[in-house]
Amino acid sequence: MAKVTQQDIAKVLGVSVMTVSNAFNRPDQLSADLRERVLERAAKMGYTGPDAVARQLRSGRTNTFAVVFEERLSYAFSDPFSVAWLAAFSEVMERKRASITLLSVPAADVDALVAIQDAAVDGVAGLCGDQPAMARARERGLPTVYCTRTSEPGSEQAGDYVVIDDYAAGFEVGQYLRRLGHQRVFLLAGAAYAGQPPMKEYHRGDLDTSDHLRISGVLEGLGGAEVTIIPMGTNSSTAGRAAGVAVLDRRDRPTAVIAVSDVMALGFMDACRQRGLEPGRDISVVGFDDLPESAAGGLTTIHQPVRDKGRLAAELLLDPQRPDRRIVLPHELIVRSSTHPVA
Amino acid sequence: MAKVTQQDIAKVLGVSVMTVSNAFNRPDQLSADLRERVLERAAKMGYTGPDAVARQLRSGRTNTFAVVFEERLSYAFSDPFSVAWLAAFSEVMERKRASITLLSVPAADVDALVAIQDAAVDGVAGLCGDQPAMARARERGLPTVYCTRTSEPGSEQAGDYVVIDDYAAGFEVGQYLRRLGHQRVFLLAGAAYAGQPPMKEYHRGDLDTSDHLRISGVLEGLGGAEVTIIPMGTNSSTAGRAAGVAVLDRRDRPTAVIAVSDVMALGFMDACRQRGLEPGRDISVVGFDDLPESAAGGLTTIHQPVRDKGRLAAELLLDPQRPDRRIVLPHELIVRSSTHPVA
DNA sequence: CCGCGTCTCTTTAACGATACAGACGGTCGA
DNA sequence: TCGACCGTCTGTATCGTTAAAGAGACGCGG
Repeated sequence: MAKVTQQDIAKVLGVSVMTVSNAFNRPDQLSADLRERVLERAAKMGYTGPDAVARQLRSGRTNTFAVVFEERLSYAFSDPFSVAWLAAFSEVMERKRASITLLSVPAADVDALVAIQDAAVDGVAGLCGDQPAMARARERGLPTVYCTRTSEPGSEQAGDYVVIDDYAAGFEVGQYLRRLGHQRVFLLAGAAYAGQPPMKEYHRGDLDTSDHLRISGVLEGLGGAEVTIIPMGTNSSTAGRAAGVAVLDRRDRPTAVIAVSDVMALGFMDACRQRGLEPGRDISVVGFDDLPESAAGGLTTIHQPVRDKGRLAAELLLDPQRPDRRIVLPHELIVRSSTHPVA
Repeated sequence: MAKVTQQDIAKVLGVSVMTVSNAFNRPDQLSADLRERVLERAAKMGYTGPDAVARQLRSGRTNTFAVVFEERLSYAFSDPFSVAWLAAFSEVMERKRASITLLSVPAADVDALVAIQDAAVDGVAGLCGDQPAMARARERGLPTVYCTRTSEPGSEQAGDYVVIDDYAAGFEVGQYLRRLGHQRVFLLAGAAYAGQPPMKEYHRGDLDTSDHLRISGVLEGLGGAEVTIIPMGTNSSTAGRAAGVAVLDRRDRPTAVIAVSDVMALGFMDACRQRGLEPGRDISVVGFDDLPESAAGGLTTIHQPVRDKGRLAAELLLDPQRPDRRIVLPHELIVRSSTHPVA
């Protein structure tokens, strides 16, 4: 059987198509009696209600928003930071009866950009930075919001954002460790830098801007301390554990280690304990993000308001009139037991 | 500026609209030269590529699939079982360049069913059972796949599914504990039963079918043992911990506790340890699902192939021709250290 | 020189709905 | 009694695209 349309119903009942449409969407536009007849007839004919796509085309709105990820979607569900953001984002969307489309657009995969092209959405958000997918979305005329600082602050930004001041956060971490007397610090750097050796001199390479800002801030805050940067291929607790191997068995073991994210820092702490080293006594460890598990693990870290990021991103998309569309949220250094002064 | 359409470009170039469309979608249908001109002109005029919605309407496919949840979306991201399923599901979708729309349709909220109506998707899947949202989707003519047994096995099922035999799984658990000599067993039951007192006699109430089947199986497998059912309002580790209070301080403390899910069982084990009771020595604990963390925690449980569930659900949606659309996957009792014979 | 296939491009007709501007009869105040 | 207004319903024009079939030109083999 072919699909039943409003037109079919109209023809059978001898009314106009518009009346059928109104029966479904605007009850006040026709008599209760006729409306009743239309609905009844529609049910009898097996009409399944207005077609979502047709309605979207005509009305120009989809009531759906895309969330883009730079990684595979399974990463989005496994990274605690990403999950927390997504939860906050979805709570707002849910309340407004809007739905969410998940889009995976790996930076490496140019073809994946068509996913942005083909997405029937009213806007695009991402926990990521202002990646090509965002730019593509803006070219399509869609509002975008990203949540990780990508360009240098002050430089001209194209889309809306909700970020923190990663440089200042890094600076606070560096300064804090310097005050504790740390002179030899290792820095576990994020997802770029595949397979490179440790560096004594910082060069940015392909690093994400937010990581770059954190690192620059840390270096500045540390002043003249001796810093070695360990490039990790990926941002995960596995990478953090692997870093244990690269760092803990060295003769010139650092007195403090900073990871650009908590997942890495927590993995690194695992590695420490496996070797009988207690973070906060034998070595200091600092992270960024402040995940729920970081509190339990006693990790000193930069708290970042991830739920606010998610919530505000959703609100910006839902309300295009809202002023203040470029938001820098406050962060905070949370000192816990994983750091200690140098003896 | 108003939106630029293929029609506008066609008019300017003096070609037909179809030619413009073909320039974007079917390069072999026009000369390379003309195609070049069209694309160039389009770019110059600020054309953003074919409109996703219009294309969907015309072609009748959206290349998007909905995932429905009975709970708030934030639950979907926080429950490990749900996350694992989603990851597997999304991997398949991603590979086929299809996208995923998340829909929250709480059973309580009747209005939320319109979300199904308004979703522009080619099919609907869910980790949940065959809830009203699924039925609604089928009324719309959409294929559906659910992954938690809802109707009794053998009864007529309307939609496709990928499930396990929850009754048999429960039976194995019961039988196993009986062999270990357990005579007094408490059963932590799932998300229905809000605020009810423990029961000596099992009555099903509003329980999900899969939980019902598990419990029936357990009871059968346990034979004549004394069983008390503790209704938990929700399925979470918090609920499991709360159960500790309800169970561990009683005079007639059971020798074994079965939870209908691992999250609850793990929470309960926490509560045990907080009271100085070691699971597998002082009390036996069994769960269902076999989460990654269950292995680490030493929890005896029923392994259920959650990734296969997700993967197959996606494959069924993507390939409507595939035979065998009602799948019962194997499960397995995994014995770990949380269970022991009665002294 | 004719017929036929090929390459390009055009024409026509949807896809299924809603916005917008009437039309028509009846009521009501002046 | 007249015009304004209201409640109902209709007709038409899109929304932006693509499917399907057709039309003209050109080359090529017979």
